[in-house]
Amino acid sequence: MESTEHSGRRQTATERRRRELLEAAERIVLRDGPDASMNAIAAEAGITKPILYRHFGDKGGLYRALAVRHTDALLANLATALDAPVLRRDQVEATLDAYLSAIEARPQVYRFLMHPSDEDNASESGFDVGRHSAPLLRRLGEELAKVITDRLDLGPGGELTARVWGHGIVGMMQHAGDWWLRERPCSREQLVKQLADLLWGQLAAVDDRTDGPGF
Amino acid sequence: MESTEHSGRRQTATERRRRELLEAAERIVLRDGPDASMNAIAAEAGITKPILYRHFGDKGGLYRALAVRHTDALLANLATALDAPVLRRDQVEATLDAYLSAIEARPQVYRFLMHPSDEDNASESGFDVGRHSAPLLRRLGEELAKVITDRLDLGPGGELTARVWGHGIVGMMQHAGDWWLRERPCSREQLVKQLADLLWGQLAAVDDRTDGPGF
DNA sequence: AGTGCGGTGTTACTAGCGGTAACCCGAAGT
DNA sequence: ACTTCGGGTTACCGCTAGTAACACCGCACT
Repeated sequence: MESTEHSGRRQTATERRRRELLEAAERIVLRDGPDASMNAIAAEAGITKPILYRHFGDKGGLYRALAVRHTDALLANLATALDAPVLRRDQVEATLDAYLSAIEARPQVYRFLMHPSDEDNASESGFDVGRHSAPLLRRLGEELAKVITDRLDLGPGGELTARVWGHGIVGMMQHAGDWWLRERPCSREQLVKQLADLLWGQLAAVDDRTDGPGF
Repeated sequence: MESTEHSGRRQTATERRRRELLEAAERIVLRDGPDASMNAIAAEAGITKPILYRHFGDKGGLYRALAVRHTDALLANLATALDAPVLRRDQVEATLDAYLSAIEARPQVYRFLMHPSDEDNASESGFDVGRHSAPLLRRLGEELAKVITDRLDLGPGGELTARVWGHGIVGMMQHAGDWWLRERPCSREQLVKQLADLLWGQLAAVDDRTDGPGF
């Protein structure tokens, strides 16, 4: 039927439009940071609000669409880092570095995803929050849990352990990265090394000051 | 002078009022979750918006006031957990447990502090974000870093290491706790044990599946 | 031909938010 | 008496997310 073929063409057309809109949204997010408004995005795309809402439902929908985009890209990066050799120091460091490189490369997008309504204006901090971070980070955590389950032999109850560790490690990475991005207290390599050390049990290894020697 | 004494009395009076307002705010936050509005808080306190603004400047000020309250309380709890014996398993577990108990006891307040504008409504998620979490978690991270610096002998560059670890551990705790609070996949004790294991280097210890034996 | 229909787009609006200016009133100070 | 001052109010601004209602255009069908 021509109607189906036509609808197929229409489909691709609207999808292309959708992607154009997303690119416009991304541009304005890059510019305005996390407080990008629907009006501004629509203006950037050369249209007006209601079509945005037709395409994405509500602001959450638009956010989610943007988020899955970046989350997918980030997950792909991390996957290549994770799929390299075995789960040894080098691999952990590579994974950490992949994440940190990503957030370092596009801090604005990162802030939008994590802290949707932040502003870096000095003393004035408005303050509403973004909850988008949760889905992204949860996906990361689950993904990491899968890798851990696949790679390590954790014995009985290992799935739970893997999930706890996955989410824990992701949280560690995210929060340390957030802090580092704000204060820039050291180079990325140093940060990666310190975090890997932490994961590698140095906290247990260095031991107490009065109890025993450092190393 | 009576004027100074009077001003002193006034001072305490306004501070008492302030605390009353904060308690009202807390009540409504407990009820309405993270999307508590200034109107609602003012109504709960039996007054109207502008006085709230006279006391706290802007919504951020009110939030900060609430946040320092809970942060102080939480930090006090954690401090007692941290100041017990030495930095050994038991202490780490006690600290983790203290944090998790706190967020378990008052999830609403916790959500307000961390994800200011969340809603657990199923498919519909409105979504603005809150950035308040940052100060709270940053304080926690720095505090933990201090403790680590005090307790452990990290050699040269130890301060940086301690800060990285402090923020990393806080992030791990926070995010794993967030996930756990949502999914409740296990008991608190189990979670604490798994996280302590992770910090204790089990990730390095269990080793790869093809490479070597578990332990 | 013409007639409907799905798509894109607009203007104009609502409801509610954070935040503020202007005013009001009762109690202290001189 | 008269002023000043702090707690309190009404009424507003500007903004946001989100929504009708309407206009237009191209295509298909009869």
